[in-house]
Amino acid sequence: MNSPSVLAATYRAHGRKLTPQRQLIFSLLHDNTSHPTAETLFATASAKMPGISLRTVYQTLNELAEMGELQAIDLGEGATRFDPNVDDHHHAICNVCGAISDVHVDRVSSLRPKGVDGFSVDDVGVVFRGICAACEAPSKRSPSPSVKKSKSASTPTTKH
Amino acid sequence: MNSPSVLAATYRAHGRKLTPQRQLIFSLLHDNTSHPTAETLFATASAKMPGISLRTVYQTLNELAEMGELQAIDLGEGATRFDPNVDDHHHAICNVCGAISDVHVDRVSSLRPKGVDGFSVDDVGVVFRGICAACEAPSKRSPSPSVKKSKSASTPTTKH
DNA sequence: TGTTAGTTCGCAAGACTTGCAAACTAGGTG
DNA sequence: CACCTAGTTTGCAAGTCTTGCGAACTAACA
Repeated sequence: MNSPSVLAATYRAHGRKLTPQRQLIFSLLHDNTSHPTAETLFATASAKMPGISLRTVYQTLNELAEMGELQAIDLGEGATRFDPNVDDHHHAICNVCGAISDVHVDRVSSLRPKGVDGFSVDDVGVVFRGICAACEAPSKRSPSPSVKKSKSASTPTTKH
Repeated sequence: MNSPSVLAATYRAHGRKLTPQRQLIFSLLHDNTSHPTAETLFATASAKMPGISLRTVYQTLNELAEMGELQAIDLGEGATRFDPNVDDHHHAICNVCGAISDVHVDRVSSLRPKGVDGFSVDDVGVVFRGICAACEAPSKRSPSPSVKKSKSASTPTTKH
């Protein structure tokens, strides 16, 4: 995702206004690698701007996604997650803590779907599921509730 | 997914009863490659057994998924889709008609996530998005509504 | 045939999003 | 700098998908 200042220009170029709410959301997303949900972002935004509406957060996220500044990803856990990283990348999800990490994968473009004739591929997405280093280590930090299709799961924290 | 008769045995082995509703659902899923949603399956089931409850369809699908006889897949279009094919495979989704096809992909197991240290991979999923052969051909069949995050999208039909 | 643990069913409720209409404001104008 | 207006923000209602719950029902076994 572009920097807040660039986004400001982009917004104006699109005939959109630069409101304090939007600016706040831009800044909260910048360099954010936690793959937040709208709700999570709303919580953070509320702390800095009491009164901001969840509706506005949803709206702004959708706008950004529409403009290609943000990637909306749905891992089937109920809520959509937003990723400011729009570079070509994939995801690794920890089955224990639910953390989602951006990862790069080699040779993805050479993968071909076998079993469908004449399917022209536009995009390929790879998702790794497993256990992250932090949860692998049988020591510190409670392995919080196993991540399931459970709605309202614990807020995943992208650890390194 | 196993055949209805095998499932019957599996159910009994799990201390579960073999009801007509379950048997119907088993048969509707057998060799079904349309990746139906619970709602879609409910519609089909209702035709053969008026009165069957959507609640029961959901319940049975969840049981089957729990027992590993069925794979629940969520492509972020609102409803979960169920895939009786539990072999190692991936999916190709048409951006035009929404059809989901099972596909095989070579060398998937050799893919490695770069950017996360110590992440132990349990499972790798690949999703291809593009245009299927039928929609590619600029001729027959209406390219129905472009598939978006739209809830209640047209019922995808896996064409060949 | 009787018993009972496991099921079905319908409805209410919960989670996540979006539609809507009224009140508000960023940004350009004179 | 006050004024205007198209674009925004908000809160709430509503919509979609799925699950919890309790009452009525039934498969499976003695």
